Amino acid sequence: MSSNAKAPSLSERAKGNIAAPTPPYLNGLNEEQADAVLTTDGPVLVLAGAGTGKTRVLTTRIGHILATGKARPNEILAVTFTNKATREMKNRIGAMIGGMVEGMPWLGTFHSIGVKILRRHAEMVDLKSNFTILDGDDSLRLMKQLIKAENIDEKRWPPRRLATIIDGWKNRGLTPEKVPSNERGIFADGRGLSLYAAYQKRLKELNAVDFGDLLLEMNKLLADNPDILKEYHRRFKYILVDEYQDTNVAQYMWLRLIAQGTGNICCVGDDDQAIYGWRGAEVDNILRFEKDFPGAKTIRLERNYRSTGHILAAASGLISHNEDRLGKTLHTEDGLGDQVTLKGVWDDAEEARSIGDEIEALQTKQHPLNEIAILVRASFQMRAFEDRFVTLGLPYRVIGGPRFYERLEIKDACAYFDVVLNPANDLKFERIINTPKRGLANATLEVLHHHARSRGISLFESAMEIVDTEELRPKPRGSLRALIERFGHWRSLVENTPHTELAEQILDDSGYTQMWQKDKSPQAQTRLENLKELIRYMGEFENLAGFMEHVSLVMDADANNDGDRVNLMTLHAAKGLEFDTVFLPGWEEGLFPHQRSLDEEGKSGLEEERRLGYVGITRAKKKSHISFTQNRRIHGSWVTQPPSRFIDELPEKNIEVIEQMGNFGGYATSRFENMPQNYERTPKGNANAGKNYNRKSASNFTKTIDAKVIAKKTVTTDYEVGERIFHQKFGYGAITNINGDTLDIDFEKASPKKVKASFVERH
DNA sequence: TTGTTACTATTTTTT
DNA sequence: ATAGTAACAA
Repeated sequence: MSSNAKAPSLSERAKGNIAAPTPPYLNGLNEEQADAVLTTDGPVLVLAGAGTGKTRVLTTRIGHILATGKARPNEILAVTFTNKATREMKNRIGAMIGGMVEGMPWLGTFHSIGVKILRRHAEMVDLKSNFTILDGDDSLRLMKQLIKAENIDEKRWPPRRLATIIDGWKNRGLTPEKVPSNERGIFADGRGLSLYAAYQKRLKELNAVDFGDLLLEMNKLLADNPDILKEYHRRFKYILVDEYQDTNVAQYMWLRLIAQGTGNICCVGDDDQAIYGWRGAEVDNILRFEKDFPGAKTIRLERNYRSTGHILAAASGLISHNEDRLGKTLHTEDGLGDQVTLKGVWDDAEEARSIGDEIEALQTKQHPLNEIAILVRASFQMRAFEDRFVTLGLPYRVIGGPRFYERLEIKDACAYFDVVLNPANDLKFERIINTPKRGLANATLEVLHHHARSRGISLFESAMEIVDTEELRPKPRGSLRALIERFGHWRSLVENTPHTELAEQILDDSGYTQMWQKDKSPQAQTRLENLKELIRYMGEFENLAGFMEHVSLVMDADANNDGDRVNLMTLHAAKGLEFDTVFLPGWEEGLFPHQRSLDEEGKSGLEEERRLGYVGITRAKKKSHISFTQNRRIHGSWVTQPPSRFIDELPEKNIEVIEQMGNFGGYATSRFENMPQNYERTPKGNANAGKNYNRKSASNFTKTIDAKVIAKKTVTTDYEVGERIFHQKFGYGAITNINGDTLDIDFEKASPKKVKASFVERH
């Protein structure tokens, strides 16, 4: 520019060198991305389509703020939606900045950040700072108790439903007083609201919060205490929000409160990927952004770096059928690549077989399995694939399946730890008071409850009192006393015993470990291993309390998942991930779009389903395979359903239809194995037909859901038909049939039964 | 009090 | 088909 006119001075020339070089972290960003990174101040909304480098922008932005010294790591609030996303961010920032990540204490999910803040000011919202966090299970149990106490028929008014209703209210930021009058009549003839109030009261008594409260109480805290709010305004110089389209009203209110400080808030999201409406997410938040944050700058990222042309076009074509969207036009500079394939098959087994074959073919072509994903609408669809992969010996992992900490044994163990740390935790105490069996069942519990309620004390305290009275019969009384004493003992060890050691001792002492050791069921072994894993994982934390904090919110240790494996997950779990090859099975009316979303949400439900399809297709970098079945088993009976309406919404030129022999895909090849099933579809014949079929195709592997166990010890039974065996309970008998580890046995002194192989001995 | 059996309702997605 | 619950027997 002007410096060309006259010769620059030495200092100017040298200065040029300072100003000019772009920081290395900006390299490779396109114009919009760079804009999103560099516009640090004021409200910014980044509309980032699928595969446009959203996470990269977010992390680079943080890196930029840190590198330029605009804020220190602990002055940045970065909120994500899932733990997975948090981890990913930490890793990426770590790679960019190097190590500093631990210094970013305010990078986390809404919930984990909520806990952190609430612990500091617990007393302001009527809690003690060691409050416990209830998971869905706990809160459901609590609601059940309340419903029972009100003498409401559990059958007619299932606790589940109440849980959903209350959760919905909480998601919308509604405390009991704020629930609009037209919704008060809901549940059990208008008692829903009072149950909600009772539930909240009970939570306070228990010094506990549920997930929803983490947001709700948070808002109460900040709204009612301007000085505290100011403190956080000062603290957070920059706010970043990931997956903004998934925020619900409560989260939105919270963000708005906090952002009133500096106003430096940057939200990244994609309205076309809003798939959590059922959970209270409000796409509206993204639409309202410019209104609520005046002077907001909106930046659109529309260049897709992930998928090839056909895939992107197919996805765009599909999503264009939605009416409620901000509208983005994604483009790619990659080639067209391959078309999206479309295939119809006979039933779900055939679908699994077909996809399994295809994956095997890919495998021989050196396609890494890690780069292959199967994305299903509902988790029950996974079973067919798991079955098939086990037979093929194809390694796979389930992402987002039952989480580690949701397993029975883990929850039981944690309940023990919880009660040791906090005897007033009634729900946990109740959970384990009779696990393992100690003769302390309903009757005893009833007495305890009664006493606790009348005296206004916790179950544990009332147990201590009752043990010294005549109220219980000697047997349970002794048993209860022993339990209490043991808890006292453990509690005395908390201070000076290494926590992993203590944990082990608790599990052994209580007889919990023994309970599983005695258990002969095939899962018992895995359970024990999980417990070991739990203790091992615990070692990574400083103390028991620190560990427990993580368990409730953050923990998902997936063991045994390394190596090259096919990924199996729901469409919801797939958001944010990408794979070379993606299979999208089950595109049928009723399943996808899901019937329920149509029934309950009408058009907006349908649009959300369509976005789910969009998310699915755009996960693929190179290949997308859509398939649908003609027949599917739902609620145990066979249903024939038409292909998904979404299929015909796909642009024809981007789709390659896979034709097969016969007039319906896959029929010719699958007929042989499926015929019997079809012929014997009478109500009672059905069960047997299914079994026969299974035996034929699946020879000697079990059909248990816990396929991971099987994968390890492939064949568990080496019994033979006709062999004579002994069973602890039923005595001697002969094997008439074998199905995996389930044996059909004709007992000499009892009626024929199906028995797990682990329960019998050779004779 | 525990264990068994019979029955019923339930099947989306999750922090 | 399955899980979870309620009713019943030992």
